[in-house]
Amino acid sequence: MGRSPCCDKVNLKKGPWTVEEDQKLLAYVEKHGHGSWRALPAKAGLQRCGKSCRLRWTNYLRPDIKRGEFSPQEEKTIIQLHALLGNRWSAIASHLPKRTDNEIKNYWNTHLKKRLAKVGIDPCTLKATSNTLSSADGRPRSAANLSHMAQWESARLEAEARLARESKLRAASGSMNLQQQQQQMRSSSLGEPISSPCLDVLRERKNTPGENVDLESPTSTLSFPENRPPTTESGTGLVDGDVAVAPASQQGSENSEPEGAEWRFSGNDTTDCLTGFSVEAFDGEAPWLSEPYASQAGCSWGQFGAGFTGMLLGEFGEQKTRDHSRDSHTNGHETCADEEEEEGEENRNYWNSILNWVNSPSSSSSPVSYNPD
DNA sequence: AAGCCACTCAACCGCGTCATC
DNA sequence: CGATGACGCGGTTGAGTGGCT
Repeated sequence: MGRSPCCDKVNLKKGPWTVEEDQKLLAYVEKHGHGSWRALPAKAGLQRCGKSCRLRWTNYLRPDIKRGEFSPQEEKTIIQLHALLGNRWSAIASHLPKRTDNEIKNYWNTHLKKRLAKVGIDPCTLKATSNTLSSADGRPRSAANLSHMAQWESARLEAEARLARESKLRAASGSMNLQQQQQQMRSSSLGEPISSPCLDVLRERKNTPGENVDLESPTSTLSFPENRPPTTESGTGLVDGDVAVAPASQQGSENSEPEGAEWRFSGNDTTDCLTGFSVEAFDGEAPWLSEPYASQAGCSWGQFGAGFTGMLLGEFGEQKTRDHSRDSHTNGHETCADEEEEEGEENRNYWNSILNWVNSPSSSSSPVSYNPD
C-alpha cells in the first residue's frame, strides 16, 4: 500500500555515499531540517532518493551518534533487551540513545549471536542448547518466564513513544499548526537537534589528532568523537517523563487479555520501585499513566517508568571486564588450545552470569504477574 | 604475489503503518 | 471510506577488507 517507487527511478544514484554528498546532505539538514525526505534530494542537490538520504542521515551523519566498539554495558543491554523484545531493533536502540538500530542489528548478527551460539546458548530464547551452561542452582533454563516481562516492556515502549509525541504536541500546540507539529514530532523522534552544528561532524573528523582522515574513502566512512554529551541522562536511554504502562492488551495491541484483567507486581526486590505495586482493573484512561500511581509505587515519576528498565539494565550482577574474544590473543606463550579453553571459560562465565540474572527469582519471577479474573 | 575465504557493515529492498486527500 | 503518499522498520545484500594458504 502506498509504496514509494524509490530508487527505481532513473538517474538516481545508489551505493556508497561520497564525501561531497555527505556534505550536501549535512549542510541542507543543518540549514533547513530534513522536512520531507521525499523532497529533500532535489532541494539539496542530491541525485539520491529520499529514502537513501534519510538512511544516510539517521544511520551515519546524525551528530548524536556514538560510533566504535560497544561497551560491555551496551552489550548486556542489547542481550537483555533482545531477550525481551526480539528483533525490535528500533525499540532496543531507544535504550541505547547514541546507537542506531542498524548498528545494533549488525552488531547482534555479526558478534553477539555468534558468541552466544559458540557457548551453547540459543540466541533467540537464551536457552542453553547444550549442557555447556548450567545455572548456579541447577534449575533448568527457560525463557518462558520472560514472557510477561517482554509484554510489559513492549507495551511500555509503545506508550513511551506515544506519550512523548502527545506531550510535544501539547507543548507546541500554542504556536504551531498541525503540519509544523508533526514535523517537529518526526524530528524529535529521531533525536535530531535541528539547529545542531551538523557540519562540525566533518570538521571534527578532519581536526581529530591521530585520526586517519580518509575523506576519499569510497564509503565516505566518517568516525565521530565518542565524547559528545549524551542526549539523554542515563545509560538506560530513558528520559524524564518515562512512564510505566498497561499490558499490551490494554494498549490496543494484538494481545487479547480478558477485559478487567489485573496486572500485579509480585517481585520481592525492594530496590525496584515497581515492587509491591498493584494495578487494578480500570476503565478508560490507563491509570498507570498518571502520576498518583507512581507515588503509590513509592517512587518518583521518573523512577516509576525507569524502574523496570533500570532493573533490567542496572541491577545486573557482575561486570564483565571485556569480551576477550577480540583482544585476548596477546600472549604468545599460550597454546591455542589453552587460549581457546580460557576464552571459552570466560565466555561461559559471562553468559552464565547473564542467564543467571535473566532467570534469577528476584528479577525474572516476573515483576508483573498476570491474574485473569 | 596471488588467490581464496570469512567477516564486517553501509546501504538497499520490501513491507507495514499512519496521515492525508 | 478507499486510494494514495510518505515514513519507519527489519531483513538482506554486496563491496571492502584482512587473514590464511
